[in-house]
Amino acid sequence: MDSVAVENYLKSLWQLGPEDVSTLELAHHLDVSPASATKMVKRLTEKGLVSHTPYRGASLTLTGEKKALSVVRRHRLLETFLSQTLKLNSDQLHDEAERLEHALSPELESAISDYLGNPVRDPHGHLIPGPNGEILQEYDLALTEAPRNVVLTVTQVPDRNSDMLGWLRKKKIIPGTKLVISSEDKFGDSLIINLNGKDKKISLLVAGQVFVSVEENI
Amino acid sequence: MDSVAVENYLKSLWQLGPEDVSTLELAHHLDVSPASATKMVKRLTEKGLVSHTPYRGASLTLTGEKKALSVVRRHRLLETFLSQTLKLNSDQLHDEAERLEHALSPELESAISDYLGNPVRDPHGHLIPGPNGEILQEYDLALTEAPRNVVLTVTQVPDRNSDMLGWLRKKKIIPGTKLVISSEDKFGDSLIINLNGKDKKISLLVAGQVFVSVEENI
DNA sequence: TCATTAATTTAGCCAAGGCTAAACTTTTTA
DNA sequence: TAAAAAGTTTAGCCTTGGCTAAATTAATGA
Repeated sequence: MDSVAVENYLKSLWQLGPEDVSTLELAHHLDVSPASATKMVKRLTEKGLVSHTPYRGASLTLTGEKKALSVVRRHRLLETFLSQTLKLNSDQLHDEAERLEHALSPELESAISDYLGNPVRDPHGHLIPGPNGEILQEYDLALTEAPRNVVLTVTQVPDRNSDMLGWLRKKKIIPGTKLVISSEDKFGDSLIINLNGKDKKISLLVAGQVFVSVEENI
Repeated sequence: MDSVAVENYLKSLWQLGPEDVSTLELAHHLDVSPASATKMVKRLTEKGLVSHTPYRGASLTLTGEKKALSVVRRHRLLETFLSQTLKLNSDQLHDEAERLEHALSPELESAISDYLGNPVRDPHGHLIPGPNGEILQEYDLALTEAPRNVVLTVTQVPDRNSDMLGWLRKKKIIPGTKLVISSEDKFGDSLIINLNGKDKKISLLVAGQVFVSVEENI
């Protein structure tokens, strides 16, 4: 079994990847010193989980990615499970899953998945990797990249920035919401979207964090 | 926050106490070497959680007991929660709770407790300590100590010996079962109990692990 | 009671995963 | 294209929580 620290490094590399992740970025993400990150990256490289080019950055090997996806799976299953049983708010949900994900046995993981009907998306709309690390092809696009004047379905909202989440929730932009991008703001720093017949403005900063799909069913 | 190791030492001392626990017993219970146990006991003593007389044994201070009860509360709430949502068997239940108990935040603990209606007993009939370490006075008696020819309600069965648990379950001796002790076996090594009109024999070894109450409601 | 045995503690080692300070690359900028 | 700045790595230290081997204390039995 991998330690909590190892699992967190792998998860961070996955979240920040798939390109090479710099030591500084990794260290910031995990809230450790760059020296600690270097040391751990070296250890993970020796274990065959990470490939590291000194002074260039690190990325996951196939083995490392599989382990990272297992952590992500556990995290997203837990978020789904906790949101369906207890009624926690999004902020809490993420923090609790962050702690519990490292203490979830394969048996409990699969019991939870069965209980939930083996879901493919968590409450934020994020895809849940399969038990062997299979991840469905992600056809979602950032709102900034999506086609105009087409009905889009919101599939993902950010799960870490709770200010933004609250703002989005107030505007009723949650996974499942149908909307259309009608135009760009003249200054180019925001989009005008139409939602239930009402026009709303959304900054490019936020729009880059909201993912949508053109498919019918999510 | 206390580490997983510290929480486990406190929990073990509580389970093996309240009298002084020998280093050897503690070490066996935690599956570590006696030397490791000595070292940790010294650390806990410095932290004011344990009081230790060298060569005599160790026991929890009031502060230590409070922390131990917090671990026990989390464990029992988790067992209750997991058994009510997912349908796990008793063996699994215990193991999973053992892992997760250390990763449960106060917020999630209280959310789970609320969800369950702030229960007082877990599925084994064990009392769940309150959020501040209050534990209801234990009026339960071991079956070996209980009065004869009186209707008793089973309140607790062992949670760690799954062989015994299986045997008890087959005999329908589970929390909530009503029974009467009708007599002792002539050789004094077992009890004859009457359950639903049927006489059954139960060894003193097992009877000492089954707790009953004379109250009506558990 | 005194020697043997059993339990406990001490001493010293190790790995993981942090840290800071110093050294070394790479990138940027004058 | 050098010098300064920024990023990375190395060196060396610390704490936690294990371990074994050796020393010490307590308990037992002849």
